[in-house]
Amino acid sequence: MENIYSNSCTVYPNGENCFNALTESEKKLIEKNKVILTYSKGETVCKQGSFASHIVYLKKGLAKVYLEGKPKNLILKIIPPGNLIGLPCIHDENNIFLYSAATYINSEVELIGIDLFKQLILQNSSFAYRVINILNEHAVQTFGRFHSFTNKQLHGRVADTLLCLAQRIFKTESFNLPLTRNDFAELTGMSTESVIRVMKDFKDDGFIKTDGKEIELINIEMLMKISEVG
Amino acid sequence: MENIYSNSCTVYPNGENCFNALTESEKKLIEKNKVILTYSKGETVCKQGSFASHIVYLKKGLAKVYLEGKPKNLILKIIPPGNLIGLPCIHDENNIFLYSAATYINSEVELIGIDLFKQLILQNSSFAYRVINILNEHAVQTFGRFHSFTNKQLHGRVADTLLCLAQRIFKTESFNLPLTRNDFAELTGMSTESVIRVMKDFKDDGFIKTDGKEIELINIEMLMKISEVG
DNA sequence: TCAATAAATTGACATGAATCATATAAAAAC
DNA sequence: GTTTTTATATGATTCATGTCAATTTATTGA
Repeated sequence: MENIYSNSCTVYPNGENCFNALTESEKKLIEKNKVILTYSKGETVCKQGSFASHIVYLKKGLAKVYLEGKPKNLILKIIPPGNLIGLPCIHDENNIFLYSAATYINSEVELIGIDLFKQLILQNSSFAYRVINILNEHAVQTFGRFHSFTNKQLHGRVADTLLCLAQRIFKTESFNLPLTRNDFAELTGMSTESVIRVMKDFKDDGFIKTDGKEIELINIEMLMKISEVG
Repeated sequence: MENIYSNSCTVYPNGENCFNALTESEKKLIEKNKVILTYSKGETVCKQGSFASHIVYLKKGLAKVYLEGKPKNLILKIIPPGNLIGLPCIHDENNIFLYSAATYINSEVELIGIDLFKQLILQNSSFAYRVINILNEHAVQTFGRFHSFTNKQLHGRVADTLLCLAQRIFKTESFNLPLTRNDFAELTGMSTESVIRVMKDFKDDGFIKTDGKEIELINIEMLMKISEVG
């Protein structure tokens, strides 16, 4: 009986992929027209407000999707491989990137022209249906994150994020986090100092072990409880 | 040059409606199968976590869509007439309402069976495309609200909400708000006392006039500036 | 019409979390 | 290998906003 709104830092990895709904010829069309790019760590993949000529498929790597903000950015989600970036900018006329995206590590992406993408939606309703499914999964994730940010306090948010990283991104309780404490603070929506303090608390209480960027979750039960309570 | 992320309490009223993309016979199919209901003020229209057998079209009235939370709920948006409630619960298998909705005033809704709605998506890709458009408009709104809640402080959020009410809901600078200060506090995500204090500040500064539930925006420019700055 | 309840208001206080200042440790550059 | 820069860590302070308590005003119901 897990809360649909826990683990709010990324979408649930259901393995489903909208491209499976395409016909062979449609798949080939994408293959022919896609552009493959590589990005180094830290590069901007798409820029909020700019013209969105394409949808981005993250093939390898790890990225953050965020709203640009004056004092600080707001990370909407992190993107593990196998996910699309930029779906929400599909809109009748002005296709503008609604958010920015940047890589945490060296990454490989495929660009799919937005006009082609739209065309496929209009000619293949099964594909459209799958796109709707994906958009709704992202909506759940966004709602969960929104809830987490507004109702939970520091310890809850850090616990939530650690669990999400372990369960949804790295799929193991012990992982090497390619983020600075500063990045991690941005991800949890708090100050760097607070992240460090909370991590120290968790360490002192024996809930986690850390060694630089190596993080190991020891007491998952407890972290889940902290994440729930807030 | 307006920020796409201002006025975050409801979606932009673009007049477009996904049902326009339906054929006559499909429209008739909906007409035949829809259920019309009336709700009094304060009633729950849909309940987070319950089985979603239908999509809700708000014909008349005003409603809030919110996540249920332990200490307090989180309002995701308010819904003026002409909008759909429950779109994000369209999902392959488990169609569960992802949020609750309740009316602010007496309202009239039409229920459209979710299986019919799914069927229409699968058989009419133009309809599906329009649904995608709507979902993305809601995504923009959610992002904006998320941003507003996490980056702006009290005065900014109240200004934002007042502007949104005037511009997007009531479409006039002087309106009667059918919400208690408590409701308004919930809508802005702050305590009742804080709402009252901020409103008093705005009143003292001559930015608004209030008389009970009557609210008039006097200095829109200034409110916009406050909303932007946070 | 008056009591009873609910809503609005105001001030005093508590607290979570950011900010600032400073120190240490690690990584990068030369 | 030493300097310079960047990241991590910790304590003191400040600030925004919620909570609590008390009062006034409005609304509802008998």
